[in-house]
Amino acid sequence: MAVGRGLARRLAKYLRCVAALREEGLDAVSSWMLGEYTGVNPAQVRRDLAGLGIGGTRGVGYETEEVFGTLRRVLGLDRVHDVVLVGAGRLGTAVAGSELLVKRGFRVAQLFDRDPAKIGRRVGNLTVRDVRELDGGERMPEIGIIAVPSQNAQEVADRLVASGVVVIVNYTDALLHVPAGVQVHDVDPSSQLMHTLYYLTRSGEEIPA
Amino acid sequence: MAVGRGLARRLAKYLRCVAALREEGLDAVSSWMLGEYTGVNPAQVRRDLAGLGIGGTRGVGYETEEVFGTLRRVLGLDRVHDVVLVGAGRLGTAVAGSELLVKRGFRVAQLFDRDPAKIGRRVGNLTVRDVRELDGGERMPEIGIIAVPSQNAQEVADRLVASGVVVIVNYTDALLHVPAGVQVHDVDPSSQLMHTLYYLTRSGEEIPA
DNA sequence: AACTGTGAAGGGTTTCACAGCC
DNA sequence: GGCTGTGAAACCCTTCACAGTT
Repeated sequence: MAVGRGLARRLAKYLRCVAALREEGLDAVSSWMLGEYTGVNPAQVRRDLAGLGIGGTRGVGYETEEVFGTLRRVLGLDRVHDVVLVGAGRLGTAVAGSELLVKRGFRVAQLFDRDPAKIGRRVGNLTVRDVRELDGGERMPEIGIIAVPSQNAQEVADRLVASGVVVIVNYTDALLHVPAGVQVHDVDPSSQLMHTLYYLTRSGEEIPA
Repeated sequence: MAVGRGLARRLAKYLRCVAALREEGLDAVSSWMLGEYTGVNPAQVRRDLAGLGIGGTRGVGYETEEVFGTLRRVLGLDRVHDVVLVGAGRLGTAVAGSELLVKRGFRVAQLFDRDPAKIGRRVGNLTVRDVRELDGGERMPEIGIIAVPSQNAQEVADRLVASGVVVIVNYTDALLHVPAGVQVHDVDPSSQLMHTLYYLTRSGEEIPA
């Protein structure tokens, strides 16, 4: 099955949606409802679920519990994934202290910074280490988060890649250059807003979902 | 021209790339180079630029200055855009104090929180206001950023929408339900990582760009 | 030699529409 | 009546390939 990229993003949305509905006690969910909340066409929802082997009951919908469980397993969220975080400034500590990552099964296992004043300090239950120790000599998580000033982002990315990271969440506005096989997710607000403006300045037009 | 959504994202990438090359003093840039740095196929780059009316010179490439200027204009970055930020916690203040937004022409014009201990305080050159004043009675920016605890996110989103916001950058993991016409960008790290895991757990497979 | 501009092919995704089932 | 499951069509996007230009 040549898995499209859009699918993975949709699955994540379904999961968030079904997780919320599950907490509300619903034990059946329809493709229409999932579509409504996630902005996906109901037919597409059915296709996606069928593709995962999740079958529904006609006239009723899908079993909430089954959808939830299968999505978690398929997305790999039934295990804990370690994450290495670089940058112990305001943003970095906000991320490190956030419950969001923990809720989804991510654990910040390492915290680095270059500032000697920060190295050795404790943030939560982590000790800030010198970023120069991030050199590939040590077994590291596959996931890295960059929360440093933009001008140091590429250098940090290089170190992360060298130490085995294959997924980078980039909080800076630097355009990172990484080898093929390494994924970068840009999450700085200006990146998000930039391509949104494109539609804002053309207000009135339909926005593709 | 029925504008695809992928295009807007690519344009933002081209701009970041060409901005960097411009600062290095290059006055011509090829589709190959733009593609290399942004991970886009060169043919696609040429298509995109041609679609914007940017013509290149065969054998040479595109004029850096023209590409830069046109992209900025098309993306609406030649004007300053006001932003309303809700949440004055660690994350909120990190965002408010960030240079990233300013660099791209965004200005945090309003800062709200619900915590009485924070209301009235100054963050940078902003005064934290009571989130209850965010009720649509006042002319507000079209762009909002949510940096509050997840459980309050939907309520804040409702207030933002009521006050005229049409683009929301959501730092929480809540799945926001908004009227058609309002765009939500989820930037919490777990959202980004969730669909990435899908590929991580299938490591070795090709990842669609 | 280098690079643009574009017809044409290819692939994947989204949507419609409706038969089948509860 | 409500909803799933799926052929089939439409659509969009992407990529190849190459003629054309400097």
